[in-house]
Amino acid sequence: MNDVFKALSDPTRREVLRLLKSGPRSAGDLADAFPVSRPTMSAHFNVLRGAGLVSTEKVGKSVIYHLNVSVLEEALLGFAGAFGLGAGVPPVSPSE
Amino acid sequence: MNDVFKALSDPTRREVLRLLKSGPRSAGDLADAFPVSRPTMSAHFNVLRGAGLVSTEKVGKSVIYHLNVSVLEEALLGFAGAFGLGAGVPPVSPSE
DNA sequence: ACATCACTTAGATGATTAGCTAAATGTCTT
DNA sequence: AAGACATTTAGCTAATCATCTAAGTGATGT
Repeated sequence: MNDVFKALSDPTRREVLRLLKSGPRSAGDLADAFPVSRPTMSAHFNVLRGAGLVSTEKVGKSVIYHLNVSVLEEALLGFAGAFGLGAGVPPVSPSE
Repeated sequence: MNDVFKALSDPTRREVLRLLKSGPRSAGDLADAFPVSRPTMSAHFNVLRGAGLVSTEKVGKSVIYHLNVSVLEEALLGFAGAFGLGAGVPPVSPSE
């Protein structure tokens, strides 16, 4: 879960996730949306994959990236839930 | 908002927030809960304050840290909401 | 006034990170 | 087999980061 927050700490990576929200995309397609080199984007993809936030599928010459919403949900809402935020499992009630 | 995610990327800082959830605490009191030096903790506090996640109040010799839940909520649920997670404002419906 | 306590700032160090170019890998097409 | 294409790996650099010790600041108590 630390890996997830580490991955989310970079704006480029958060934006990649947002792009992936609308559906799977190839590495090159994703890379075109950012003003950095492809190798740099590849490194970002590695971080996202390491955190389990995306999965890959090889199709011909391309590598297709898929968003793993469940991992994002578990980390984000899990943490938020500990603060009584969102729809997470309610923590210890304040009066206890 | 980038500052918030940057702040959340460190486990020590996330734990500080969790400790603060039960109520305000002094810097030293918080520092005692971690195996690092006070100056290091002070640096972590600075990051949290810079992100707006905590506020300080000086009481005598002590500095009391307060959690700013609203900032955490806005960043966390705002981002999660963009993915249709949690109780955030629903994004574009999937069928559109 | 002086010592003490609580905390922060200064300054240094080693590790990690995001970025680059160049080269390697793997897949398709001809 | 050769070339083109998509992506990753290798190797480098500059910047940022977490950590430390030592010194500074500011409030309290004697």
